[in-house]
Amino acid sequence: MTADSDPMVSLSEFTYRRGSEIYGEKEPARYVYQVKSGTVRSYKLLPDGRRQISAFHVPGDIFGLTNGGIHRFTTEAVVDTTVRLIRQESLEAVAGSDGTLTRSLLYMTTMNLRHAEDHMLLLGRKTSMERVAAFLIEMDRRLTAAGVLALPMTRRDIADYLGLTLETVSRSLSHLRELGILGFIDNNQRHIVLLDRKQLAALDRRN
Amino acid sequence: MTADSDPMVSLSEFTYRRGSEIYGEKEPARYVYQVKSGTVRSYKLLPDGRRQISAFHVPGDIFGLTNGGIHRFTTEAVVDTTVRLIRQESLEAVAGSDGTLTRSLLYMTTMNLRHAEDHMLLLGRKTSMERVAAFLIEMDRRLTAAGVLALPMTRRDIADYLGLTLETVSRSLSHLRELGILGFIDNNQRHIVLLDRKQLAALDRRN
DNA sequence: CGGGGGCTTGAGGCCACTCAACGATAGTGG
DNA sequence: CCACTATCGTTGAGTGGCCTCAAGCCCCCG
Repeated sequence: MTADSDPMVSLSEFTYRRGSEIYGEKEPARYVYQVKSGTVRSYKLLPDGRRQISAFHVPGDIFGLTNGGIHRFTTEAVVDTTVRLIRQESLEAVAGSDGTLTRSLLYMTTMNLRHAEDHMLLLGRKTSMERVAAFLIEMDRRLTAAGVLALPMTRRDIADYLGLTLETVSRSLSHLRELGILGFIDNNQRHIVLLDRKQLAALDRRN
Repeated sequence: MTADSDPMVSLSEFTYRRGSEIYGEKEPARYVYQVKSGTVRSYKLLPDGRRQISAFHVPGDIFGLTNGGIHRFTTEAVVDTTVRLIRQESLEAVAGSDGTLTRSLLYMTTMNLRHAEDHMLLLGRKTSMERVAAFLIEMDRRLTAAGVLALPMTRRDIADYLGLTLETVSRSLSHLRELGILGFIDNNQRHIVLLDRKQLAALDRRN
């Protein structure tokens, strides 16, 4: 499911600095994006500032698809991030003549929906330990290199993804370290070694 | 399991009794359904029985779309419910030759995704009062007739939809009644009058 | 009429939150 | 190169919102 397989669509690149906004909620959706390097967070805000991050997008991921013109999330670069982008219109033009593209849009939307469905279960019914364990397993699957899980996001980002506070996330990670299930690398608290994936999976009660 | 009728025609009807299962999670998806009358709940379970209801389907709603063959939820009739059903295969056959159908599948999937995204914000970040207010507003929009909100589901169903306990839902409703924002009809605690939709909307902090 | 499911309400407990202090690190400007 | 500051993370103490456990009522239904 790569966006660059079609020579008819024009691709360009753009780099966003850490913390900068890529697009805002309710903005018209001009582009569809694919992360080339870096990480993106996608979130909604309540009027008083409470934030729910719905997803992190890592290299290879496509985001910004709306099928209807208006973005439903704000997205920001978690770290310096380079994206490929394509005009939404040119996608629609191709979709009009080619059912294959529409079907791959359907496939991608379905994948997003599956993730959201699983995340609803996590947010509605899991304990803090189960949430953090599920998060580590997800990130391990999606971005581990060389046996080390190098998290690009802060504890606050993790908390807002998991529906917790940053303190609770920190305490859960400390507890997992005390249990010997994970370890930190050097003094960088975002570099994590998963010492016992079996036990970690057992702490999450599903998948 | 009463679903083992074998309709020879691609479009037929079936009635499920209150509480009976329509299909189970991880079952192959044979049919797509549309609610003709009644209400359906769609949920996931954790191994220890914790339940997260992702959606209620009311008359007119289509459910059971998977775009991949395996159901991701269990669905049950909340009350006696009649559904129309169509073989998934016949959909796929038509989708192969007609891009219009694929696009309407994409549209429906996108609607489901939007609902899930909004629900993640509710589950991750809203208070119990905000959740219950949001629930009443949603149900008012989707199934109110004659000024009375006739809820088909139990307090436990509502709780499992909102990520709360049934006691918390009950207390929240009682509190809303004390505030004069809603009232019960007769002695039926599932028939609710929304006396002040403005105040109700204000208690939910979004939409 | 008895049984069971559904709803409400109260009392108490606990898990996650709030508030706070502190250390470590990275970025900035003199 | 060194303060200086801001950001990030951890940890502790105490609180509180929601959960747990329990009792009781009502209604439906067999």
